[in-house]
Amino acid sequence: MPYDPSAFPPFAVTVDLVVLTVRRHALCALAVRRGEPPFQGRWALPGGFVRADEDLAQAAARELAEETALRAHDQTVPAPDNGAHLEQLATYGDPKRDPRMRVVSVAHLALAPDLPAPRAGGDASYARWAPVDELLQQSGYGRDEEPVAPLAFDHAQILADGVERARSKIEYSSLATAFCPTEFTVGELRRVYEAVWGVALDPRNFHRKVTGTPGFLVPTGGTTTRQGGRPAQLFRAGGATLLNPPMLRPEV
Amino acid sequence: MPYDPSAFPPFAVTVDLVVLTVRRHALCALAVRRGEPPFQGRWALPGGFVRADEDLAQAAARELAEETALRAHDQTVPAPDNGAHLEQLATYGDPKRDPRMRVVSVAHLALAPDLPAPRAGGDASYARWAPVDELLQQSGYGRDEEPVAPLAFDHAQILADGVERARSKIEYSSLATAFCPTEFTVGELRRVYEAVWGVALDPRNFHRKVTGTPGFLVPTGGTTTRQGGRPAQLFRAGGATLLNPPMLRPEV
DNA sequence: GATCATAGTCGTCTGCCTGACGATAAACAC
DNA sequence: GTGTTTATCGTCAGGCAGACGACTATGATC
Repeated sequence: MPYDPSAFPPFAVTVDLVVLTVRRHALCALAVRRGEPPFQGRWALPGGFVRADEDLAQAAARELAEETALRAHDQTVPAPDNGAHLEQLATYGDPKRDPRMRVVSVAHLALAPDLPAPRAGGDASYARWAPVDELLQQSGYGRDEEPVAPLAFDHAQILADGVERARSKIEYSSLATAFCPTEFTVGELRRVYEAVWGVALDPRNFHRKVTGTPGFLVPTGGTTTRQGGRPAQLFRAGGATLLNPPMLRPEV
Repeated sequence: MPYDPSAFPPFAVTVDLVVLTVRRHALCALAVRRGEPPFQGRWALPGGFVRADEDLAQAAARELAEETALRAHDQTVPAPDNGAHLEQLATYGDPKRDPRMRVVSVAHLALAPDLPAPRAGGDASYARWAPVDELLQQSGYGRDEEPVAPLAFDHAQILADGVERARSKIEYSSLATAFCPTEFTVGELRRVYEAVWGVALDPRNFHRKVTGTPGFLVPTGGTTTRQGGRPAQLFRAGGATLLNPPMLRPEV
């Protein structure tokens, strides 16, 4: 395998982002509208070329910042500030995935707390948070009866892979806290699990489980009633990243 | 982000392989000796350029076949024949990971049963199975007091990531059977877990666990005494790919 | 052939975790 | 105050895992 520079075909390398958050009890992803062919006018995942002097993680963090003003937080560590969790997802390199040329895309997965409207590059209709169910139902209809075209390129596959990664990873890691603000209640954390998994969880058993797992949650001392009802204790994410024993996702 | 062909830097894209097997109670990886600079004479992971018309998985399967004469089996499905399990691992793209040019490597993980000596491209000392402990201890000494140089490029990191993936994945999937021949005994499967995790497992509890998990193992009816002692039942991998509940890796 | 070593297989028991609840507490809306 | 909502504490039964005893069936050794 000689590394003769003339012996290998040139590739374009991009990063694409699956940015997930939980809004109004639904798992949502960031989507941008394509302004040019191919797939002009269709929704796609945010992304862009990796620069010549840039690491893959740097490129993903840069794209994330450009789209959301989120500081990317280095992977594997739960975000202590309001930075998002960012980790590499998978790489997609089908020769025909981009009709114009050979593009290999290194997809990354970002998990963020609920944010204000996405910041667009000056264009209001450029980017939006869309429920993943809506983005993934091919040619289906969204909540307001508007027809939804499939995502551009192979982005539906990438999004599905990212969602599946998030679903399984909150089972055995403390990553669900990345969907929450710095301080949160047990109920808010439970609603994250319910939104991501799409199931209802028993509040009493959930409370016992998460408060009984050492290192998962640390109480801040404060309370809040922002959810209504009895005031709830506020917690911050503890240092533990791996949950042992894991949270159990209920039956299919 | 226009796709102007002059606007993106060209990359070389390679696949590198972490090929794991279990030999003599030790987890081993396939290593090849580099015949040219950089890192000439050092051990490295097998790999090569992705061709212009080739998918990433195809490239990985081709490289695997060239190095080991293993038919690659498509990912997520446990190999029913003697093909190896193959799945994408992660992508490594540090700008300085190859001193000559910008190379992005899509690493793949392959799990194979114990094989005869690796097939080299005519050169006997070209490739070998090496215990991962030996390959990963930087500048350490191998079993026979021979000094071991670190792997070339960032291959130590890639190998470590692959080993960690294998360690965690046999917990909740039936992937450990990919290390076994088509027919195997419960004891042989247990020794796979022991080698990969580096721990001792109770044979009685292990037997109860794996035979009690529906879809994991199907008896073939035959028995064997190739391990000595009382004849053991032979099994084949069942259809189940996900183990629920998972195998529990003992405490650190 | 008796004995031993080696592996495999079946049971038992105990502790822990989970799921399924009941019950109580503390806020807000009327 | 009454009702509603959410949070939090308890209780109980079933299931699974770890620890370990007991028995079986082969080959090796004397």
